[in-house]
Amino acid sequence: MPELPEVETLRRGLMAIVGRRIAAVWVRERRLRRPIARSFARVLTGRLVTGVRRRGKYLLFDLDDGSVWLVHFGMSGTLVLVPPETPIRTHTHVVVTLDDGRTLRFHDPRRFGLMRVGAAEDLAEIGSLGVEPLDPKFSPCFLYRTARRQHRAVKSLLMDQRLVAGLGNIYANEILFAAGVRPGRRTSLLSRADAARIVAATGGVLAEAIAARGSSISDYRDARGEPGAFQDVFRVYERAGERCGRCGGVIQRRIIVGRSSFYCPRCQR
DNA sequence: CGCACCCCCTGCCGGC
DNA sequence: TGCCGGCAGGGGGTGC
Repeated sequence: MPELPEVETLRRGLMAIVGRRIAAVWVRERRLRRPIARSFARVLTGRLVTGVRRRGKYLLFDLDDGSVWLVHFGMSGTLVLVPPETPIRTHTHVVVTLDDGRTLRFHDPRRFGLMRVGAAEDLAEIGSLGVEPLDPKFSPCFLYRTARRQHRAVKSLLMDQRLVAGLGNIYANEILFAAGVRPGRRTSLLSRADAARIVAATGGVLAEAIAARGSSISDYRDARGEPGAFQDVFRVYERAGERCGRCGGVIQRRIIVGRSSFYCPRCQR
């Protein structure tokens, strides 16, 4: 679930814990995508949170000893900041208590999430990530050159975290609709104008999604437990069979590189 | 090299 | 009502 706009919304909400010290860590279930290390609670306890950053779909808490607490949310992960008396839920896997009494709860029914603490330079997950889609480095020129070197569906390029970090299935579909490019278009056939439209659409869609505090289909909630609102303005995602708001064509659903893809065959080429 | 297909796991929804 | 298949914001592996 959480793609860039959702993780960015969480980051902004969790900036509220900067300056707080971690008083206690309770790991209720260590079997996530990779098991939480046995040392996790020990190395996190007592640390001061000095910053909250995002890289791609990862949330990073900077700690006072220079290490980093890294969280990935998989499909169904959430991290809420709640009072200590808040009841534990079925899939609450980690409870972090701060020195002001508030608690951070990591909740993840499907357990595809990930968390660990390490030295910044040892976090391999981060080292292999590509450019940030909202960074000027994600330019029409960069996208055009990257695309022309490859022969694959453009949607799979946008979702390839080693090239561009933070886009998932919802936003790749929405961006390609906004850009008027079909998700299955071969990257080798992309024009400079297509690349420019995709980069512009990326900035526009992500900015709009962040302003709407992300998308909540079923699981996603922000740090206060509130859903986002961007799902109400999806143009194509989960809208197969409906009319395209731009041209009136009928939105199609098709599997591309293993993921549901939604597009208007009339105004996306 | 790109993609199809498998896995991880739980929940929900529609069909029967 | 209940069971079953299909599907879901992610990622990683294998093999063609």
